[in-house]
Amino acid sequence: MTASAYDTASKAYRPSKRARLVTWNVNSVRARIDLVDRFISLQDPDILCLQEIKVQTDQFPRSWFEERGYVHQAIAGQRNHHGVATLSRLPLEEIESADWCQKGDARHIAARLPGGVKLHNFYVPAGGDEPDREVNPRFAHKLDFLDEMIGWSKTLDEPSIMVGDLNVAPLESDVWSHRQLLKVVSHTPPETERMHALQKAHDWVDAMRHFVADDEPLFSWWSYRARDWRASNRGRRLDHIWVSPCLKDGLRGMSVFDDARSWDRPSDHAPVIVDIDLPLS
DNA sequence: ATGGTTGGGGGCCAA
Repeated sequence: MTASAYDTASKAYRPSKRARLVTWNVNSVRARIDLVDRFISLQDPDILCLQEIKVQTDQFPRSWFEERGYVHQAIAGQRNHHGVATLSRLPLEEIESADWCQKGDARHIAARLPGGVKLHNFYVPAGGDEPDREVNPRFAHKLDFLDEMIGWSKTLDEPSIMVGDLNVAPLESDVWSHRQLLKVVSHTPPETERMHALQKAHDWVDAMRHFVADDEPLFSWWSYRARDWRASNRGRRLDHIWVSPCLKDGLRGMSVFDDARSWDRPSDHAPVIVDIDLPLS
């Protein structure tokens, strides 16, 4: 499907392609394959960025996705934990996976889309429980990872999209209670300050907040531990889609598909959907 | 203040 997007800089209509882009921490792609199937049927994404696939690269269900039209695949998996995968109907080129913090973790996969936009899919470390880098190496790793992302963002010189489970809820309205979560990993000042610095490092546009005001609660994750996640609604916005400033005018819509959180044996994360007109030239 | 749930993998850990 092609569309036209008005480019405010050049005052011209430029050819573009409308794409539905999704980021979803599935918490094991094999355990959740029926939910992925249902989600694909209902929402028809063009590009599906998964995190926590929890499978080695060579055991990823490639043919399952190929049968559903996602013939272009960029996968970085590892045994047990982590792992990211980008499944696409659009061609993926220049696939690369960087080794962040030299840990050898599968937490990043990048690919170039038609038209030249680079798509980065991240799974940022969760950071453990104790928000003190001196006593908790997991938290130190998370802060170091975010610092590395800030430095990397400053060097970006191409139209880019960054999606994934960033494991930080940056704004007060990204958590159910700002006051009660200030000392809870995912919303502590060292994390939210880094998210702000990360945003500034490339002038990233938060595609979710482009459609929802900053003071309006917006969540993508609800703990498994709540008796009734929807009734208590103690959510956090840990999943994000950020785009380069030059792509901002292409943003067409956004939703958090929280229906999937209430399905049988769900992930604790809901898919985040963004519709965007990608430049074709 | 505490505990609540889940998946992977192989006997608890990370989330």
